[in-house]
Amino acid sequence: MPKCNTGHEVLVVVGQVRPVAHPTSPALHVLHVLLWQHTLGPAAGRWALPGGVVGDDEDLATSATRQLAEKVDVRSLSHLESVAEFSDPSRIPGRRVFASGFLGVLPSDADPDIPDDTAWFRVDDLPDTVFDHAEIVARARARLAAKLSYSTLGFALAPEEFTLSTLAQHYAAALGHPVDPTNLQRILTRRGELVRCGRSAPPGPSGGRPAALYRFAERRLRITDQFATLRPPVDVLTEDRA
Amino acid sequence: MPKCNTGHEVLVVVGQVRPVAHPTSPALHVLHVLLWQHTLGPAAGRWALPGGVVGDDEDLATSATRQLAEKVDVRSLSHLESVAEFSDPSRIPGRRVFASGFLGVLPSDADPDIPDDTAWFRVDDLPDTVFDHAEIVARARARLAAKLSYSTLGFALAPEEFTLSTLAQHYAAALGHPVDPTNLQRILTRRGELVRCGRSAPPGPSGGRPAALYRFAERRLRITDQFATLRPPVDVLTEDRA
DNA sequence: TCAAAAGTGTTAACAGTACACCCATGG
DNA sequence: CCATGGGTGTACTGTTAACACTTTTGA
Repeated sequence: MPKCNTGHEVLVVVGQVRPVAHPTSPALHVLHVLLWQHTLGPAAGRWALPGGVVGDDEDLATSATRQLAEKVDVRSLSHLESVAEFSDPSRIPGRRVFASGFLGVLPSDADPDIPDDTAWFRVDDLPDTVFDHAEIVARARARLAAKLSYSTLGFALAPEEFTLSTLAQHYAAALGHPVDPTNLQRILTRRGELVRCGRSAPPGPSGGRPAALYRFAERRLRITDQFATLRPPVDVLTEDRA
Repeated sequence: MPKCNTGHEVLVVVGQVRPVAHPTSPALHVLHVLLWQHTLGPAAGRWALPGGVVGDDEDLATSATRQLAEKVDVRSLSHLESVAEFSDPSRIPGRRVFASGFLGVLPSDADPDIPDDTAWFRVDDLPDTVFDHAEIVARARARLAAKLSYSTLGFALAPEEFTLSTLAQHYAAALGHPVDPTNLQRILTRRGELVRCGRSAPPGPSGGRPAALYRFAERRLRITDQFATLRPPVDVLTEDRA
């Protein structure tokens, strides 16, 4: 293989809503990001996104999936999408490397066995990161928040079955602002995303009405609100559906 | 320079709303795309997007701008943005080449001197194109249409000064469905995008009230409708603004 | 005075936030 | 029977598509 003066890597922002132990924290659920720590070289001690060089015979998404499985043992992504390309010629020292930033999402009930040199960090409280990785996290986070609003992406955050309050907490953790469970229910029901399981979750230690369990009708990404305005006339829409 | 087994190119979908001569066509304005024709090799006769290999010391957007200027003499883009990365290892024959697909927009009054081997094509009636270029056009077109709905991107299509009916025709050409000038005016005015020039356009040959001329308050991309739903509560929004 | 084109105003539907109120359960 | 939390219903606001109506021009 000839030596190359440029390379191409993928870097994945793996996001997961995780409970926070500390009881003084206002939010019980917080969006976390998976990072690993450099132990050698000039960046020793600093943290980086999982990823690596793209293989010759794989596309970017395939490479991202493979490297997450190999390097941090993450195999249960509910969503993976490309966010942006980072192409500044001097983004890292040494030879020129393009980076494809991806957003990966884990449902909150997934619990991968991550290696010793990796850890989960609250997205609002990242450690010292390497190169442009903090910017990549910011871009991925913005994408996640935006897409929750106009697509069915919520399924990727949630476990198989959930109560509406926990789902609202998941949305709140990802969006960064409170979400009213009442209104969330109306929106998701109107879109046909929610299905009642029939069963209920046991109430908390201090009593309270048991919460009904729901699941997503379909664990697949769909754009539900494509147009903020200037929507096509209804007759055009119905034509398209035919 | 060592020989590489992979490369990285940019490909730009240059979009422009252009008048259509044929009088039987229902729309007077149609979205067009700039393509150039291969004359040599196995792809001779087929059409391709402008672009080329990214230089060692330029980022992707810089490279796109440079190559449009050098190769098709397009220097008056009103907008340029990255759309997607095309990374299928076999997307083109021969060595592996990543392609960054860009959307470029020309205002309808720009009239670049394009070379002999390039031509404008209606976006709904493309000729035989090379490799995955048709898919890149489709992705860029979808991006343009979506972004018109929730941002100020309309300025990129329009000339410096315009009447509301021509502006509505520009939007209609890019969106692919009719746009009511009345409602367009309300929306853009509420967003503070429109400014009256004071002057009027001369009426057509068959008379009619002369149309007022408008311009955009600001020729800069801004997201105006970020949330389709699940917007943050008002107190959070005002906090952010402070 | 008429046709054509632009601009104004109105209406009805709808979506979304906020919030009050009722219900089910454990202690 | 009371506290705790879940669920339901409603009021209010803002936005938009659709369309009728008025205004201004040339012939």
